[in-house]
Amino acid sequence: MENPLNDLPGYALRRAAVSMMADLNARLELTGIRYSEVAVVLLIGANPGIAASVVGRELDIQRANLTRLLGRLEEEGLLSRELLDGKSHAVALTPAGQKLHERIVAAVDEFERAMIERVPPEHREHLLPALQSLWR
Amino acid sequence: MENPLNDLPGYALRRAAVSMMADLNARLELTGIRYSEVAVVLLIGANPGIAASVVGRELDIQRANLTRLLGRLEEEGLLSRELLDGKSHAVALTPAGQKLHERIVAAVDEFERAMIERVPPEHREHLLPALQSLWR
DNA sequence: TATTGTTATACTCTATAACTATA
DNA sequence: TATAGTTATAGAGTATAACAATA
Repeated sequence: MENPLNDLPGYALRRAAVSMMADLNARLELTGIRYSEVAVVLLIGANPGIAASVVGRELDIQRANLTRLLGRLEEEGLLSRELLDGKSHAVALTPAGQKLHERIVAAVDEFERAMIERVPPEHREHLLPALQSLWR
Repeated sequence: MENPLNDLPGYALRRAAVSMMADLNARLELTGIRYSEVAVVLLIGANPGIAASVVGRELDIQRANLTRLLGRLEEEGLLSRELLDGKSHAVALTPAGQKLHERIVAAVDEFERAMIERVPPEHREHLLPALQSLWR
């Protein structure tokens, strides 16, 4: 069978992302959060009191979507929001959120290690800079 | 600001995929098809008469989703389905589908070239094998 | 008994529009 | 006037379950 997709980096990129995000979701299943929320939790965990608007800009998450995402985390008691100046909100992890943060960091570490171990050694150091050049 | 996502290949993979698929969709806008359909059109274009079930297996598309996708292409007059043996269907591009196929090939070629050109030269040859190792 | 195809459905992720309120 | 946040909505992509029919 002819497969014209075989040597297309763009197709490989999509397949790799779908596969790896499914892997990450499986690893996160016990934490109750999804891969789309991981970046937010990690960024807030590392920057307590960061403005929600800054989180959105840093991670390129639309305001409307970030509002819902933060609302879910707050409902679950993982996150607190405080008014900064009547308009902006400072966000931080609650104690429960910090405990979850630890488990997420561990799961992400394992995920990242497993992912990079799938890559043949001679290509490993090239993966991160190559990927970052595609969106940064 | 601390950004713990900065050196995570998994995060970079997701951001790169989202960004590149948006780029591809923009390039495909005039063709009326979406990036998720490109692989199907390319595979069928290269293998006229291929069984639908083989397309699904080759591209890892669920039967239920492939049925709808092929139905859309057929409705638009781009694709024909013929019974192979009372159970399987042979799929092929119609003349209109073949004309679209040409335009898609051109758009994908441009997309792939633009994508690889974003990658610093010293990393380029590593990208495809690295990505393929993540899902193949 | 395994495979193919179909229908219906649900969930995640992302995007857009419209609105309020504050800097 | 630009920014921050909210609500509602829509669409794309993917996944699952149940079913009928055929190999």
